[in-house]
Amino acid sequence: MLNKFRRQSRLGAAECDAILAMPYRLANVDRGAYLVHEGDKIESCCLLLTGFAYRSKLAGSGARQILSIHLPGDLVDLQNSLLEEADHDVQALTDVRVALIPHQAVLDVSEAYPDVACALWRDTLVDGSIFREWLLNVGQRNARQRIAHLLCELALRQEAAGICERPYYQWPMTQEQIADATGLTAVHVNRTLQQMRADGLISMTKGSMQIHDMPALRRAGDFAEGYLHQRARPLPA
Amino acid sequence: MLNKFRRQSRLGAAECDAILAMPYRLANVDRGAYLVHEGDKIESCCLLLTGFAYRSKLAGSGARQILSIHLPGDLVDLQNSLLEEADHDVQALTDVRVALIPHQAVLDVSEAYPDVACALWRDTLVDGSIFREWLLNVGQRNARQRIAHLLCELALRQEAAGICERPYYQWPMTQEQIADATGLTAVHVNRTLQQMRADGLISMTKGSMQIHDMPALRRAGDFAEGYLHQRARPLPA
DNA sequence: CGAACTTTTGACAAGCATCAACACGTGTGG
DNA sequence: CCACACGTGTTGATGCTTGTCAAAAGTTCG
Repeated sequence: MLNKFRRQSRLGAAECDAILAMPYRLANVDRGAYLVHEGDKIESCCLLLTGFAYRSKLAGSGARQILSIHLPGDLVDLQNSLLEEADHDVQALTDVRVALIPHQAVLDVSEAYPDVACALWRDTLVDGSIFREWLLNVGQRNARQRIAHLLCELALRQEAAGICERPYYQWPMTQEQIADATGLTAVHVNRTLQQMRADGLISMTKGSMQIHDMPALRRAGDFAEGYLHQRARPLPA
Repeated sequence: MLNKFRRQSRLGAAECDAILAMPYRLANVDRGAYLVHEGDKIESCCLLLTGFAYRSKLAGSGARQILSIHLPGDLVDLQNSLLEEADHDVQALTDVRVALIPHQAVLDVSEAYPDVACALWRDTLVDGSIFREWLLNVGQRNARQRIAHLLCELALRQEAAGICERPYYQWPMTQEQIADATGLTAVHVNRTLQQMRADGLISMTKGSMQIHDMPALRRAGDFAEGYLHQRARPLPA
């Protein structure tokens, strides 16, 4: 049920059993609540079961940068299993259900099964690839491109996770959160979105988004999906 | 000689021997030349022995974002050992000397020694942490802060690597490269640097930089070094 | 029904980009 | 050895993209 997402790497039956055998604790977290605070020393990492979450960092000025968005199936703060303390926050974007897995369990399993270690390492590498693309997005593209790019990314990742029906996607972010993710202000995001709607690219209603013209949206967002490193579609278990 | 940098993780003698036993090929690369092209399928990763390198990505418009700077001792494109093809370029910032190590050797050693796998994974995690800070930098800080932050980072990393003598640092980047790293234009970088020099923070000459007032520079750059995850100074072997 | 968010609108300001030109140093070839 | 091209740094004029501030309209929810 909860490890379908790891089809990205080839894992044998023993590895899967070991993963499923890891101890965990279920938790529900309300929208907006923190899963991790910057500076915390954490003992477990969390697997998103339902709902969306995001990672963010604060500048000294108080400005917030959203670093990544996570959807069901994502292992959110793997990075803290080896680093001493969290270097950023993790918050629930919607009401969320998570499985908390002790780091020690993760390390034990990955020590026993090199293929698991490999899979986790790969996950971290893909994570890094997405950061690089975001850096390019925020550093070099204009407002319209940045937003379109974000929309494309979340659409494709929802498709890969099988949690949407084609032209309709879940849209958990407020305009202010889009602003923090793209390095813009909420006001400017609002105006840019209006323009995109006027151009017939998308339409949005509370909590959901419809993409009218995916090829055009990709062009508008200078979007090339390679950086997501999605392999062939998840094998139908 | 070339693995002092891995003191970050605790590795036993056997692990170190295994690392040193990995096959490699030495190469010299001229300033500006590519070590890796986006889209390449690569069979080896490179350890920087001398000189500086950087990773970058191009937007559709042709704009370039510099993603990270690497100095001697850095394992530059570890990420490609598990991913299919490179999602970005790697170029020499100065004339450079590298050791090319086949990916298969890296994978073999990390399979045989879980501690090595762990160390590499950790390296990847720190890499990711630096990307997150850069994203914050480019997304939320103004020109002066961005540049000061970059200066601080490279200064601290040079200190950690022991390749500088305190107020003097190596400075391999042109103003245009600073611009590409910070999401600004070369003209604006020029003006901002002039201001910083006028304020007595730094001075720069061909290839080197002097930091006159480190605390002030840190303040100017909103710099907090935690994200570098540097542990206690490398044990004096 | 009222409080708290979120989206929307307008007027205005500013940071940074753009374009173009020039200065300076370096290496190269005639 | 000089002329020259080339890369890099510098300067000025101008203006667009985006930010700021403020307030109103719409939405959600207890």
